Amino acid sequence: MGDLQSRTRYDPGEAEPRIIARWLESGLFHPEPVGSADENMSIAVPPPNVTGALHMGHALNGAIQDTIIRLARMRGRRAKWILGTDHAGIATQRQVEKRLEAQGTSREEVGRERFADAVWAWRKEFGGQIIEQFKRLGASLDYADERFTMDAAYARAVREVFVTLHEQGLIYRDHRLVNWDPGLRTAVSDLEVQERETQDTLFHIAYPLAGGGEIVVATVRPETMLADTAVAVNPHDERYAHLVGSTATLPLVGRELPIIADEHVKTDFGTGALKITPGHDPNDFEIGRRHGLEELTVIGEDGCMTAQAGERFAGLAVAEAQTAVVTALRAQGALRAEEPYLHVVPFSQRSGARIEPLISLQWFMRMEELAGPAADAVLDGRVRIHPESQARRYLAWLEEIRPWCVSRQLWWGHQLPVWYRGEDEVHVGHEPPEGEGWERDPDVLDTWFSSALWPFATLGWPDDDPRLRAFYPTDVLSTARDILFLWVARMVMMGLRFAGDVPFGDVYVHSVIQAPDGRRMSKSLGTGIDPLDEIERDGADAVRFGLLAMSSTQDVRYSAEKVGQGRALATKLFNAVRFVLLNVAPGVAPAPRPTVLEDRWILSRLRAAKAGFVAQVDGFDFAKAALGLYDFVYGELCDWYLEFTKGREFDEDLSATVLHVVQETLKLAHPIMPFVTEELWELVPTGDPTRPPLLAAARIEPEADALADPHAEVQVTRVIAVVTALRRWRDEAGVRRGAVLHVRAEVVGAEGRDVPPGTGPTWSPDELAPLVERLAKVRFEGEGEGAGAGEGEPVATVTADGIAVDVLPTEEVDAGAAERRVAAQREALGTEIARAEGKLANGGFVTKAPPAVVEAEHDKLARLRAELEAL
RNA sequence: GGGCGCGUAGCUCAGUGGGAGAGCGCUCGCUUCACACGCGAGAGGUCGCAGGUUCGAAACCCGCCGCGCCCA
Repeated sequence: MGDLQSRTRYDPGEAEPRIIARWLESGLFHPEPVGSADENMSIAVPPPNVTGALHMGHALNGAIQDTIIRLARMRGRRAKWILGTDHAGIATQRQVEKRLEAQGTSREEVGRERFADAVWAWRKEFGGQIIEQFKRLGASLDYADERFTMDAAYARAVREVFVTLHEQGLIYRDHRLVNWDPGLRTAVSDLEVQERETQDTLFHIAYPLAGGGEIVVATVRPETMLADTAVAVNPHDERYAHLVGSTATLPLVGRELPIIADEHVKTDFGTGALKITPGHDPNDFEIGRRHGLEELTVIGEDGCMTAQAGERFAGLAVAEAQTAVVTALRAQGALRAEEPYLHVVPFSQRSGARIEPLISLQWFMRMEELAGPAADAVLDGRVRIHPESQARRYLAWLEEIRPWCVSRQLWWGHQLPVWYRGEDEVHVGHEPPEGEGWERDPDVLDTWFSSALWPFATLGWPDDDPRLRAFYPTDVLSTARDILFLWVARMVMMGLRFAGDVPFGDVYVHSVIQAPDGRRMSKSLGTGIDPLDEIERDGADAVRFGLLAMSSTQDVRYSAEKVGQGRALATKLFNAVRFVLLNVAPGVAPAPRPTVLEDRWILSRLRAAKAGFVAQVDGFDFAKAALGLYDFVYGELCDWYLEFTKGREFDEDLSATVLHVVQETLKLAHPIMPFVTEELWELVPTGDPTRPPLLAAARIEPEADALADPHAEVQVTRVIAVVTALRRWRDEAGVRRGAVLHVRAEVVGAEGRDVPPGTGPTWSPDELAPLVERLAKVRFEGEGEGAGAGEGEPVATVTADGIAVDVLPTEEVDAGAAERRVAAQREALGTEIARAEGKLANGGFVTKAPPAVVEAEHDKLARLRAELEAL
């Protein structure tokens, strides 16, 4: 890093690539698969889409996981952070389709096989992008063992699970309602559906009753009435109770519809009567299955009306059919009302098309028997979800679980291991069946099917792989909130069923980073902030620190200031080390060798900072861990301790102590800010020939309990209060910066009260006075110590924390300003005294508050009164 | 409609029963022998509103207002 003398700034852009290279060469991130999962530590990264680029969510989650895994490694555990990418069925297929289109061809034209080749070629060319971006973040993933959900070994695991679940009757083929994307002509998962508010029209339609009269239903989709098979009312709705069991006639079609009672129907929506279309509405589908209704389909996979819609409407697009149906109803006089209606409508995230719920022959997974054990794992604490409130969402989802449509009409993905011959013969297996005339199912599995196997399929399952023994179950899963069910719950199910244990012990659901204005961060809104731009500008350490520091609650706004705080901290660490190295005696090894109060103080504070940091990371409180680190480095180490050392001779004891504090601070900061700390590490001299050359491989141990020193903490806190008060007084009294004031100090606050030894106000000239002298530019005069510049009556008194400091006459003081300052202090003390007196005069307080609190209030009042007296 | 979360300094956020805090911004002063991406000092808040519990409420409870997310 060049000559320390000449540089005052750490340059992340220059240092980071070098440091990444050293880490990767070291092999430190690629642990041997030995030992058991109990003793080892592992995290499976949520696999980013192979098409993806690093966004803020990745960056935050990367910082979180890396902090956890680096700390574990430094605590001596064999730690593996499992790396890989997801084949991302639809997203990847779309990318490659666009590329083909740009080349003037299409998926259909090149055919399935050549299309697959094109995808693999695309992946080879662009698929590594996000992995390289993780490196820039400093993420200590196991880059030597990268997995891809479409690799042959992974595909075998997928087939194994599919075949086994089919044998066990949990995977089956059925006609059910799915989210159909008419644009892409495939079923899509719930995750790929986005609900948007849409302005529609609510039509009220009269259905004639068999016994005369009519029943009016309300719908935004009149065109689906052609597939109605019932009218439903709420069983408690007295208006319609007498009609349940009779029939109504479907206008335009003439079909007789049973009138049924179902709890789902809301009495206050529309007229309280609901047309039931099991073939084209998810709720109606459920009602239909409950009541055994017929399921008719009038809309086809192309988004146009089918022959079953009747000659008048067949072939029309849905929107045209709606107009035609409304016109026909109006002509019949069956239309009772039309009103504007704002509601949420599902759209395909992939194509933008409005989702058409369709009944389709698909492969499904029965979820009920899988959901029970997955819920139990959370209920009995084998899987702990943080923050806890998220566990309720997880459990709620499992309770309402529905069959999972696992087939997709795509070309990119795990093709179903299913073959058909004729109408009736079905073969499910690893290999194609013997004999002639079999055809393989063209569909592929939902990408989440393979993602659900991630924590064990990446480790070599179903083979008896040493990696599986060494690293499964993993320790922590850190992930975004929106895939808690779609992914996390399914991993728990599959882990329990196939790998014999839960896939992870802790699930951490991290914050969502919003745009600075509070909107969602998204490319399409133009609100996205590219973490790589931020890394480019401020360095990876700064971005990591900033993201962690801002991630306190479930939704937080992106704060460039927090990143700036991280950058400042990196620079601060650099300069603190620079200061220490320019001062310490040569050839001294780091070791705690305190000789004076402030040494004992910083060692005590270091010990607390380390313990706090580790506890906060273990408790998934990364914001506190990051800000606590900042507070220690700035507020204790640099602002006070290093300043205290400036008047001292750097003998061997002091040098050893300072080096120890710096060395341990670098370790402490490393999990969050790995680059700058690694850069500085090799500069700190070591007396230990076995010390690892890389900080990333160093051991972090708790500081010895013997270093805890409450006495030193109380005394230095007092020094800080006195120094701050004197600096303020100097400033307001117009004292020149360089002038040395002559002062006298006395303890004023401890009379007549018993306080624990070492905690009450003391004023030891040997211990405290030198510190105040150095930092407040004053000189303490002993009582009666001969003539000098500071003789005579004090011109002012400054009080703080039970200490009164008399300022002796000097030409530097602006007497008027000094007097105003004292008056202000008197007033402030008066206010506080009045408040304390008020409290103690309150009988309720004295009798009901805990004695310790009352006692403390007495102490405070005594001290304040003494300080006021001294003024 | 149901669930969850949020409302504290100009901005972004800590603080969850006993003296209102941080970072950034702002004002003033400093080329102090680590750091001007710095140092020192300062100003700035009826803790969303209204009630209740309590000796004591920013914190706990109820209601209201505003904002966000999820589910239907």
